Amino acid sequence: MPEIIFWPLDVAYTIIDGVPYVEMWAITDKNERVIILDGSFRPYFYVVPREGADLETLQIKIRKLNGVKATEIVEKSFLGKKVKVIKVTCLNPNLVPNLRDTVKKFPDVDMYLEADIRFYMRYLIDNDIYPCRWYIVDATQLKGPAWEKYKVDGVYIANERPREIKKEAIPNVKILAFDIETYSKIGTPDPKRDPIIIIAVATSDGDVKLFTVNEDKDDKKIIEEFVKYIQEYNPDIIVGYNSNRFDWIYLVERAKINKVRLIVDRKGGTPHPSVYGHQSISGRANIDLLDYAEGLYEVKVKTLKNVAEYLGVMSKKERIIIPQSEIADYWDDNTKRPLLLEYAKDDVVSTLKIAELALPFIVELSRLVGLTPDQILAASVGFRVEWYLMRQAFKENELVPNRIERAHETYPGALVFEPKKGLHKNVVYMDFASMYPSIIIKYNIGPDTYVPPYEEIDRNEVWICPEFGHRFRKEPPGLYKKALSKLLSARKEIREKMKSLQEGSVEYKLLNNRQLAIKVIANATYGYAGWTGARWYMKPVAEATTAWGRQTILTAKEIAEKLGLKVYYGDTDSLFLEYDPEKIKKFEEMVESELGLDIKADRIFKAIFFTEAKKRYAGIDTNGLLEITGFEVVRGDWAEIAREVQEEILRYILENENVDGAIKYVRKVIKDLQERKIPYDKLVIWKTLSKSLEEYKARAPHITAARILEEKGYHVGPGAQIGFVITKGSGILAERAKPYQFAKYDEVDIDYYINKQIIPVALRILSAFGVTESDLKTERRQVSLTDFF
DNA sequence: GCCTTGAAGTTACCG
DNA sequence: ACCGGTAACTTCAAGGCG
Repeated sequence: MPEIIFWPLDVAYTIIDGVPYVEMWAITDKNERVIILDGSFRPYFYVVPREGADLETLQIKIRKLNGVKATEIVEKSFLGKKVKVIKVTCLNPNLVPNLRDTVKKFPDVDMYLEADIRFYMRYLIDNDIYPCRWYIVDATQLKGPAWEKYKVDGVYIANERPREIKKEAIPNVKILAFDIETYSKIGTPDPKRDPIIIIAVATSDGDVKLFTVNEDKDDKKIIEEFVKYIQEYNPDIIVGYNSNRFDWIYLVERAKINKVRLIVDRKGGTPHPSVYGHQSISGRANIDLLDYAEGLYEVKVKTLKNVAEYLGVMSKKERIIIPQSEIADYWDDNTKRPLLLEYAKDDVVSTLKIAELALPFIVELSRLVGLTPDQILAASVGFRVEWYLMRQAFKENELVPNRIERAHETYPGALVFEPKKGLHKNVVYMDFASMYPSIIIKYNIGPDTYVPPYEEIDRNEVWICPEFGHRFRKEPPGLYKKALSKLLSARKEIREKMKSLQEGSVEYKLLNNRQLAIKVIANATYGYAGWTGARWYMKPVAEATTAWGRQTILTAKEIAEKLGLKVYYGDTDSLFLEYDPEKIKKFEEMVESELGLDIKADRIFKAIFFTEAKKRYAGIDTNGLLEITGFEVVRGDWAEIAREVQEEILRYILENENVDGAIKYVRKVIKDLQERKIPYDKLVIWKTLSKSLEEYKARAPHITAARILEEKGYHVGPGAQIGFVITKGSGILAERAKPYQFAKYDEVDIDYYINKQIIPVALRILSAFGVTESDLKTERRQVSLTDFF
């Protein structure tokens, strides 16, 4: 019988003759696309009996229910306690919700568990199968017309459960990027009104194609062409930018209007909404790269152009930029239409390039967490951590708690020390390696190791946290400890191995993405533990973690002081110390011996600047690299010109201590502003809406701008980034804000930009050197500051 | 009626 | 739909002063 070596890409299930079959869409080592069906698995859930209930009787009673295939009394552990529960196996997945509700009403039943885990995920977890890893299975090919409708090279039925094999390389995936342009004269395009005029596609095999409508703007034809193209190219991965919230929704709607069947999957179906708010396309991975961009916090305004520019796949200079509102005009104008086509092509090509760049990371995250590549980016960080934990729990025979709704609870967090303001020389930045994960591991913190106050226990058997006195069993290791130990040691091992590899080699990059994926999950675990929506949430767990964190950084600070090291600043797990190599070495040793945690020198600053404000500093390191943290420079909600000015000032100060130069520079910018020599784009202020417009109580500039957009027919909801400028006039700012698309440079209130953008960011830095507002605004200097230092 | 002050509302950052 | 700590802005109402 043939053995198939495969790499699962998408997983679902299907019912054949009343039997549920898990459907693994995969790529084989022979570069074939296959479906592996496994009908040997059934859904199940657990029933926790009430205290004193007779398990045998209860089991028999449950077994008699319609739809129950089998019951079994099993020993599991639940939040650290051994429990006997009844495993209820059902005939098929859609019977589970009713059965669990029925059983819940039995007087002897306390609760059910794990009844909300999707059938195909259940299969993956129980068989330790991860998407994007390699497996081998003995399977038989299914022949006949029924299987030929699938867009694959073969459909197989597994004769056994797949086994993982050691194989690393990502198979040769076929990627298709697409992007649509619509003909909309006003506001947000409306699929009921506005046809699609261009569908652009680009593939990883190098094909770029534009499907365009004729003069009648009848998009039926191009949608059909697009569908045909997808079917013929048969991609494994389809990518778009904002495609889950826009392109797919639009296409589905236009297809419906035009009575076109949008068959783009491998099964004869259309895109359909799925668990994490994304669109699912059976047999393929549909990935929205906007979800990837959400993780690129350096990119403030998440347009495709900005992301492409940031990732270096296509610079803004080499591409045509057309405002969304002008697309229809470009289409109508015969001389401009070629530019629009060029624009559409640039968009789809950059989308493809971003996908190629992001894919190795997406694959690593998917194979670590166990969600499919289309789900992994769409799922929020909390759910990614949770799926990782659920996999670990299964391996440890731990039951997964139900998701319950809890009101938000607060608890104290990290310590931030008062910075020593001014410019300092020779400062070392030190931080604890993975502080919260290390603390959780060290003190075995977790909901399953927690000992409640009423429980008596020998104090030698528990770790007791500072401030609150929460107690955690030293043994056995809890779920968090086990999961985090595994993550940290795996990451350490990978980073060790990377040292022996050529930077830039295929293997190096693969391992780098792997360690990054691990880092993301490990770093989010503490946050997960304090999230009231988490299955494994428990307030004392979060409280204890930060309490030990505070103790840790405070102790480290005291050790530094005892050694006579100046402490300039510190936040959560870091300290900025005077750089005295010998004392620093001693400091590292003492911290290690007193706390059992690693603190190490990360970077040495030739000069570093603090104001009185916490969480804000700027320094220049021994490599001449500028580091700017917290200041307006790194904030997306200041005009670009203000950010640029502040960065330049910091350069003057940190590189040459040139206060006079900085002052002259600011005056020059103010003059340029007054002469309107500064590009309009640099005056735009961006803010993100956090809720729908009706929910706002306050008046504020960005809200006004958003309301104007809404009036003009744009849909602006939570998450929308609003770009606005402040115009001249007499009222409050909120009355003078206008969306940047609808304001003229002439109307812009230059005084606002000088007084409320440039001056404040400049003084934030320069006032530490005695510079005043009038120094920046007038040509006269009251006192020379050259000798300030 | 004008000016100051502080609270409330809001956003985006740090680690 | 991951945490708390923090800076900073705009608006607005209350309080002080005359």
